[in-house]
Amino acid sequence: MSTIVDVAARAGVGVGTVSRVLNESPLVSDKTRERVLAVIEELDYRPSHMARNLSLGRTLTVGVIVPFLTQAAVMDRIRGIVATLRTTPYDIVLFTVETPAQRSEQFRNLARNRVDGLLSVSLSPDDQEVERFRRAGIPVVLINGRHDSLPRVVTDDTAGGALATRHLIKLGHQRIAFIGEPTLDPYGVGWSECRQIGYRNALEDAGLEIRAEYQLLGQPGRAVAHRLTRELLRLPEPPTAVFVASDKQALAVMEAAQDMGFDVPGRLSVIGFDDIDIAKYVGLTTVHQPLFESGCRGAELILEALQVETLEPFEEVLPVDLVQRKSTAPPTS
Amino acid sequence: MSTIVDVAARAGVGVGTVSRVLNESPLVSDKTRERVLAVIEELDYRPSHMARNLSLGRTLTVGVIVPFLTQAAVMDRIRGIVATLRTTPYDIVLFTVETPAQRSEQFRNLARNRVDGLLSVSLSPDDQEVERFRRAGIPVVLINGRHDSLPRVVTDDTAGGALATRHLIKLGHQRIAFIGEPTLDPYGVGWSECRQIGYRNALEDAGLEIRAEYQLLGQPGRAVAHRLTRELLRLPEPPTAVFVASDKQALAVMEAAQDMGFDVPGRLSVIGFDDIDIAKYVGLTTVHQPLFESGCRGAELILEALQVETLEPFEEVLPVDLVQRKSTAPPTS
DNA sequence: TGAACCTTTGGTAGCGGTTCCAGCACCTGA
DNA sequence: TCAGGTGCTGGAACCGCTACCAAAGGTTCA
Repeated sequence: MSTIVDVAARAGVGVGTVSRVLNESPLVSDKTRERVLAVIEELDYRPSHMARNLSLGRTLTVGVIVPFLTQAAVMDRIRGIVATLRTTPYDIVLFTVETPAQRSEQFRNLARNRVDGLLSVSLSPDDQEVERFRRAGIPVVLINGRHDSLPRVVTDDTAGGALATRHLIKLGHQRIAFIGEPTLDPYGVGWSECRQIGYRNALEDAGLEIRAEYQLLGQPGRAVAHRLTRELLRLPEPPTAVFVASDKQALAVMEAAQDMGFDVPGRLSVIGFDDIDIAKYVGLTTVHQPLFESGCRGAELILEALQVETLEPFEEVLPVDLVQRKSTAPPTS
Repeated sequence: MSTIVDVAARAGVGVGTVSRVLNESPLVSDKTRERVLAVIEELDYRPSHMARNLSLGRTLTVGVIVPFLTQAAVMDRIRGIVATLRTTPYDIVLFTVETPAQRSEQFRNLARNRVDGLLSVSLSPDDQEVERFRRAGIPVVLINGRHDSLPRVVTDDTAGGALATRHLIKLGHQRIAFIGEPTLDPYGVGWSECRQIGYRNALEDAGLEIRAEYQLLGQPGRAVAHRLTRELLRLPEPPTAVFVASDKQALAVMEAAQDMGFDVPGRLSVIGFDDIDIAKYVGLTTVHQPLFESGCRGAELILEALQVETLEPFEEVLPVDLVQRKSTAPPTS
C-alpha cells in the first residue's frame, strides 16, 4: 500500500503539497494539483484513516451503545440512526452491553479516543461516567434514556399509557388491567413504570377504581405471560380489557388468552405499546411510538453536538399515537 | 486527557516501561509494574486507540457491510455477528449501501486501514474489489454472498426450495405455483432463483408438470403481491398451493388470497422461506434458514482469517429445515 | 577479578498523516 | 533598484503509541 510519501516522491513534490491536495486547500497551483491527482489515481492511493485520525485528533466515528439486540424496538432505532448518519462522513461503531459490568467497562473505554461522539440507546450513564465524557470532550446524546445534564430524546410514555387506557375506557370498558415489565436499568425511570402511571392517571380521570390486583408485572416471555393472564382471568371479577406495556408481551398475552378460550377481542380486549412490525400483521391495537424517528432525531442531535462542541442539555419528547386494529372492541355484556 | 508520557513522568520511568506494563510484558519487575499501575489508576489513564492502531498497523475492528436494513433477515444476521464478536476484542463498524455507486465506493474505502477484516452480508464484491482487499491484506468473508476466491457461508437455497415443494406434494397438492423476486445483485446467484430451481427439481422428481404460468416474479410489496396472487387464482386451473420465495412476500400473498375470499389454507396453501419473527405469530408454514447462526458462523470465520492471515476460500452451506404451521394443509378436492 | 551473561530499563525511531514555518520566485510600487 | 508583498512550495515537528536497541546494574563462573 502506498503512502503519502510515495505519492509525493513520484509526483516530485513535498508531502505537504499532497496533503493540501487531499484536503482541497486552495493553496496549490492547478498544475501541481493535477500532477498529484494523476499520481494518486495511478497508485490507487487512499489516505490512511488511522494516521489521519491521530493527526487530527478526531475519528469521524460515532459510537452507538445499545443493550442486547433481541428487542425489536432497539433494532428500529438503530435503523433510524444508520439512515441519518449514512449521508454524513461519520462511521458507526456498534457496542452492545449485556451486564452491568460490561456496561460500565464499555462506557469507560469509550471515553478515550475511540469515537468522536456517543449515542446511547436505552441506556443511561451515571454521573461519574457523564463527567468522564465531559472531560474527554465527547458529546453524548441519549435515546430513550435519562440524565439531567445530557440532551436526550424520549418517548412520552406516560401520555402513551393514558392514551391506551382512555381508548379502552372510550370503548366502554370499566374493568381494565395492566401488565408490565419490572424496571431493569437502575439509572432510568422505567418505561414500563411510566406507562403504568399513564394508565392510573387515565383511570383516575375517568373516575374508575384503581385496583391493585389488576396491575401485574413480569419478565417478558411466553410462560410468564401465560401465568399473568391466567391470574387475571381467574379473578372473581376478571377484567374485560388489558393494557400491556409492550407489544412483545401483548402478543404473548393474546396468545395466552386465546389458549384459555378467551376470544380476543370478544371476551378480552388487548392493547399494546411500541407498534413493532409484527403488530400490524396480527392486528394488535397498540400505541405507536416513533422508533425509527427517535434514531434519526438522536443522530441529528449528536451531529449538532459534534459541530458546536457543547450542546446544552434538554429533553425532546416524541409524540405517540394510537393505532387501532383488531384486538380491541367494546365489552360484550 | 493524560498520555503515556504523563504516566511515565509521574511514575519516574520511561515510556517504554509504561507501554510494557500496558501490554503485560513479562520484562517488567513487579515493583515497577505496581508503581506504574498505581499512577495509571490515579490519573485515570486509558491508552489512545488511535495511536495504538497506527503504531500497530491494526485497528482491532471488523467492518460489517450490509444492504439497507429494512430486511428482517439482515437484522437477524447482524445479531449473530454482534453476539459472536462481543466476546472478542474486535469492534464492529457498520457500513450500509443502498445504491451500486455507494457500494463500490464503500468497498474501495474499506480497503484502506479502516478495518482489519470485513464481513459482507448479502453483498458480493467483484473481482477487482477482491483483488484490492487481497493486496491490502484485509480478509473478507461473505455471508449470503458468492465469490469463488472468498470463504463464504450460504444457505442451501436449492435444497430449501425443494423441501418446501416436497412438503406441498406430500400433502397431496398437484397444482403448485411459485412466486419469487427478480434477482437484484448482479454479482450473486439470486437466492430467489435458487429456491425456484429447488421448486422445479422437486416437481420433476415427483413427476409433476412444470408450468410456466405457475411461476411468477415480482418486487416485494403488498400491491405487487396482490396482482400476482390474483393472476394465479384466476387461471383456468388455479393452483391449490403456492411456494413463495420469501416470508415477507408470503405474508402479502396470504393477505391477498384472504382478501379475495380464498381461505388459507382451506383453498390455498401458502409456504414461505426465511422464518422471520413474524412467521411464528401469523402461523406461516415456512423453511427455516439459520439467519442468526449464519452471522455467528461468518464472524467465526473472519476471526479465524484474522488469525491465520490467509484462509483458503471455501463454501459453508448451512442446512435448512421445514417449520410446519397453519398455512398449509391437504387440498380440498 | 573480570569476562560473559541476564534482567530490567530509558530513549528513540518509526507508523502516516496534518499543520505550521521558512523560503523561494515573482510581482508591485516608490 | 530595492523593500515589501503575494503565491506556492518543501520540510520538519507533532499526534500517542509500540518496538527495538543500547546500556546499566546484578549475577555467575572461570
